[in-house]
Amino acid sequence: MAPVGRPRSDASHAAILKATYELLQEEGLARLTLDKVASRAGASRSTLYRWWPSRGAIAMEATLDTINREMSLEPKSDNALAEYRRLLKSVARAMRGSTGAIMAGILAECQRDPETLRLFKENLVAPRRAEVIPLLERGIKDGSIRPDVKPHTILDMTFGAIYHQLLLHVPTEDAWMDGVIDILVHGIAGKPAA
Amino acid sequence: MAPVGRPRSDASHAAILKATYELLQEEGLARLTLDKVASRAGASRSTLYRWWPSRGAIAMEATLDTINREMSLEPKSDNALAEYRRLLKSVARAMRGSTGAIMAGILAECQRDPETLRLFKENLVAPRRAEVIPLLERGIKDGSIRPDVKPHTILDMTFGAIYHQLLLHVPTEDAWMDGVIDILVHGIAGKPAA
DNA sequence: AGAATACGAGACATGCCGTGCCGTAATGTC
DNA sequence: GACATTACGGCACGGCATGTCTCGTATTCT
Repeated sequence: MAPVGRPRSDASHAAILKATYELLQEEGLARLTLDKVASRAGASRSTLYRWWPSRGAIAMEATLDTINREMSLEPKSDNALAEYRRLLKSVARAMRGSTGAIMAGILAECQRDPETLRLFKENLVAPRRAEVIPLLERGIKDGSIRPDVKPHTILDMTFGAIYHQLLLHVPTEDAWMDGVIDILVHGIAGKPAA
Repeated sequence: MAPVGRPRSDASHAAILKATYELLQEEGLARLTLDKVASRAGASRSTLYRWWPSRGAIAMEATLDTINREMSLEPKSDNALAEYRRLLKSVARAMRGSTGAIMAGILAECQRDPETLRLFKENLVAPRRAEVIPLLERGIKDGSIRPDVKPHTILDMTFGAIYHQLLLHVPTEDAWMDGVIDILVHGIAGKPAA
């Protein structure tokens, strides 16, 4: 079952992702062209087309590691609300840098390419939600979150608020995020919120 | 002070906006080209470039009337929270049709053209907020809304949630919107919410 | 009549896309 | 060691949309 023929070049693969990420930081997804990526990576456009179906797919793969790392959540407490607070502030902070601009670019690309939207949901939205939903469900079980709110709706509102700032090019500052968290926590708390 | 020379053709102007709106409904902003607009309107591309700086500007002008009409709010009650509920459901309903898709397209266009973003904020975001902010401030004054929440943050969360669904191509259904409203109202209510 | 401005039509260069073809390189199989 | 197979970089092509320009013509005011 050994694959036959010349194997895929890891060097080229890595160089392409690196070049893509650099260009995304410098000019954003809107101004990214496969030509620029190829020439900076020392690759050829043929190679890009061989492995990725679209510009969005390359940008996604080049950014996924960074985004997933910056948005990671390591639960430290059993208190669902407190933990959720922590997650949101961490996300807001991550979105303040160039990562936020890249995210906005990806969201825009999703509107012109259904495949990119699919990849986005699959590789970014879904895993992130899968990570947080159990936390919220735990909160519902222990009574710290009202039982009649749907975890997914909470997340729609959370990421919605953040996307809103990203798309309108308003920085997600700490004070603003505090206000959002405040409303959310009051809105979902099962008992008089702390 | 009478303007000299041939006056601008109202017929052509109207035809262009009509053609643009039709094409937006049919294919969305992403697939809109000035060529298609011009040929359907029986105009020439020169005329488009003469009067509008960008594709986003044309799309904006062609859609503004419709969007503003569908999102209009006529206060019927003094109860700020009840009135806010009404507004949100009306917006969610409007965003369910082709208007929602057009909005998503405009948001995407804003990411590649700063001028379109400026127009969007100026002609859509600002007036809509100016319409609602007084309502929320009245609610704060009469105690139905907590005094320590900022009206603008409420709106960030509201439109954020809606944008979120639009961008991810999830319909803004009534049941979902009810859940959002529920959390929001609980989150901002000054006294035990109804 | 003449100046000024708008209009439709079309030409042009530019940039990016998506695809295909070439010669070459790197791996496995016989 | 020859051979098939696959990947690679380079290049060229056609297609499409952009933005700018020029042209002849139309409509208005002075």
